[in-house]
Amino acid sequence: MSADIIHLPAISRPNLHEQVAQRLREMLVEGRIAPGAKLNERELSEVLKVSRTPLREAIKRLAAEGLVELLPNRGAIALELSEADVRHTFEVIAGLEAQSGELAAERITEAELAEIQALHYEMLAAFTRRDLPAYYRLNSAIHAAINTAARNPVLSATYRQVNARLLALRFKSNQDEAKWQAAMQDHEDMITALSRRDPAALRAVLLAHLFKKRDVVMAQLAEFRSQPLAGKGAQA
Amino acid sequence: MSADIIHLPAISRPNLHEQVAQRLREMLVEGRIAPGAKLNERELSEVLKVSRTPLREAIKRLAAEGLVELLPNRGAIALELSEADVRHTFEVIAGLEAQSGELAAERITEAELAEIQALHYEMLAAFTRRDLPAYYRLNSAIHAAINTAARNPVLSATYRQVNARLLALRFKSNQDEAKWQAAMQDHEDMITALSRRDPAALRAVLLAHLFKKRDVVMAQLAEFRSQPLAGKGAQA
DNA sequence: AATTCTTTTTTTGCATACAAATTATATTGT
DNA sequence: ACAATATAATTTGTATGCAAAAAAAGAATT
Repeated sequence: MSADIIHLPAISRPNLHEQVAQRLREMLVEGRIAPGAKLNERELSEVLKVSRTPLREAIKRLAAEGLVELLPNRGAIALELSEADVRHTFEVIAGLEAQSGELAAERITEAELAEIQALHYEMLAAFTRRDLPAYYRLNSAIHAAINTAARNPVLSATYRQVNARLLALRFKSNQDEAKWQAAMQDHEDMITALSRRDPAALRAVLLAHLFKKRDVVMAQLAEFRSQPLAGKGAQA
Repeated sequence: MSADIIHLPAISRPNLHEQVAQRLREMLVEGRIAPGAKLNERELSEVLKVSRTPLREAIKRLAAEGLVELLPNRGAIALELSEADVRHTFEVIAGLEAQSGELAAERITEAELAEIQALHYEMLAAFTRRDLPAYYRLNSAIHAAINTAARNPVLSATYRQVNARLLALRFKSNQDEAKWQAAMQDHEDMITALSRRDPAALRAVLLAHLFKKRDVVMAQLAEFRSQPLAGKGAQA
């Protein structure tokens, strides 16, 4: 009678090391642990109220994800991206996103397309109000939706992992009006290419879009780094 | 076994957990731990002669790399790829390799090109002798050389990580004479595109090449899996 | 005999303890 | 005062121990 035993992945009540990894990711992205800062195990274990064992396991995970660097016998430091690193990472991100777009253009359903359209209109609203936080949220949602429409979990996971390294930069770009408008136009072109199911066109739009974004980020980064208002160091 | 020249300031005397991770990777790739098999911590710690602490840290790392899957309160199992997984993974690999090729065509030096040419001739020799191991070694070396010529460490690392998941399949493909010849022709075309510094051409060749390889691997996989000669389970 | 419930055993998860290495501080000599 | 060296303190790395969960084995009921 039991018949089909569906072996659910089981509601993931995450283990401690899993939760710790998640918390550390947040701290890294939010800048609570600054790039280059040391991850002191005793300190962190006190803050997070766990022993060093699960903490260390979490750190090893983050190292594999490229969010921290492991120095033998000297612990871990938060990832610090050089300009070259940022450039290289954007190059990979662009390739992954372009591929996502290609696949999405081939595989997207009408419903998914409609939802992306809707998100796009919301984004237009945010743009009109110059509501930057909403714009970022919707931008992110649209790219995620394209990723989903590509129907390749390996691609999505790879994208997420590489992109995570950039999140700690916390770039607040597109404050330049002209660039922001250009970005909106890019998004318009994306929708067009998607609705036409034109992989090559979407690929081209996404590549161009990402390279513009890269330039904006790197320019901001260079500017920011030239003024040493707040240097290294992190508080816990 | 080509040298990964790591230019670290400190000589990497890897920590125990690092060594353990490397050993586990080998065991997974070599099939000494079969796909789907459980990684028993006590057992492995006895075999590797380390305590469970560094072993567990290594396993967490492999989980982030996608080589093992973590089941809450039930430990880890070796990655088991469904046909869809293999398809998705090849899709990503193809994209990454195509991008590598594009960049390499733009950035390769004369010396690097000459070296790849040399490797290609060696591979022709191996093909003529039908020396499959040598062929694989050289094939791998050529793709690695293209990767290096792309001058993007993030891309290389991403490629390695995703590709590692496929290594455990241990496909012995190209036993089909016609397919093997086609692969050789592809390589010929790669060299041509590279020497012409033609990114689009190299991209196209690599995409086609990878998709052929995917088809071969998936056909072999389907065949292999239809005969349950040796099922699950692993010995340590 | 099969199924459910108990009990036992095994295994994972986490915390603590100790050793080795690194970093900081103090001391000595010039 | 400064450099070099020795000593102490901190921090990382590994092993061990204990608790909780899961798996296995056994007993009881239908």
